[in-house]
Amino acid sequence: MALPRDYAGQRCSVARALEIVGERWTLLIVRDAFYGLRRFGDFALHLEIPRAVLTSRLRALVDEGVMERVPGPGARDEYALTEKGERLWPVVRELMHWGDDHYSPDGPRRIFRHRQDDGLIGAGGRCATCGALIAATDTTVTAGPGFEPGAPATEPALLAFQTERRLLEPARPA
Amino acid sequence: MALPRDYAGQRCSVARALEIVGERWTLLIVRDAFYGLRRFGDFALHLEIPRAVLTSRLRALVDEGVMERVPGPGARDEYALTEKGERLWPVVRELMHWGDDHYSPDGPRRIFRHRQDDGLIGAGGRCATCGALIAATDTTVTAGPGFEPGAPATEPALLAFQTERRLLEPARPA
DNA sequence: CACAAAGGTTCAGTCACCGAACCTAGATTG
DNA sequence: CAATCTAGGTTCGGTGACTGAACCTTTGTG
Repeated sequence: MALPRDYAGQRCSVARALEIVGERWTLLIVRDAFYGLRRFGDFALHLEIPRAVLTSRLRALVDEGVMERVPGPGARDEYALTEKGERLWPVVRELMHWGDDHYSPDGPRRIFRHRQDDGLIGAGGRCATCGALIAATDTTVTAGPGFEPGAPATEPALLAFQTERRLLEPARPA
Repeated sequence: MALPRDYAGQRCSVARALEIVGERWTLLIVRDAFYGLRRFGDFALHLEIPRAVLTSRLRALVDEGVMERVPGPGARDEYALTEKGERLWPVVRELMHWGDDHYSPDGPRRIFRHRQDDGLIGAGGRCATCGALIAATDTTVTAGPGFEPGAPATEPALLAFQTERRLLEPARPA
């Protein structure tokens, strides 16, 4: 039980997983990372999360091996998902799917496709065209019918949420 | 934004979903419901959650239509997942899968099978035998190699976590 | 050099969580 | 019928986490 807010006594992998990604904000940080955000300031800007909390969450994610701190294109470090972190994609996907089903009356806000054959990715994460399970790296996002663009992004990194793109591709080009 | 702890400004179905099931304990309550727990006292006993918090979480889940309060076999009411709640199964399954992969060195603690043909249910929730996406109702749980039984359950309802069973089947027989 | 930007840290106020004790209505027992 | 028990909560004081704003430090820029 490594984390401060643990679920002592729960002998279950759901509880164990939630000790890592179940704290407030954490899974949204991971989601943003799938969309290509990598810098402290970009997470803070997009999530409107208190900076101290962001510091704490990033540290915990790095400690747990979900993200790693890597040198960025400039002199600044960036935070990137590790492979362990990328494997959280199914969790994020299913959560989004459930949210779309129940809280997005006009249909999904985002649609995912298999990068190789452009096939739709449906429930269970399989490509409707080739039938394979598609990892985050091979997934592209595009706007769905329920997408609400809001104000056009003023900050370059936040464009990642309004344009078609490949998951995990850095939002800030090098 | 219905809930107290919302993610204001997040125009995203992941955030919306997390407003409902992202609070501490909530997803563990839902998991227990998949295992067949239905009564206030059983949740309190198994989760060791403060009763006031349990009251608050159950109320929120009922308000959001994830669970409903139904008359039980005795005179007492019970809490049962609605269809909307049952659709959270993929989220719970993928979270468990991730937890098993990264925090259960001896292999998965639980194994899921398709009730109709006994086929293994793997990543993405599909039956390895028939290839169909399997809903919670048609899923049975059994102990996996990483299962740690702990002390034998003293309370009848908690046996649900130690015996092979069908998901959603009430832990307390009528 | 002055300045700005990025990435944090600090701090006081508020809010949620915690665990223990208490309360109440209905069933059970004597 | 009174006494007891049980289940399902509510209440309460103490503690810890989150919040938002301000501040600090290091690194690039004109």
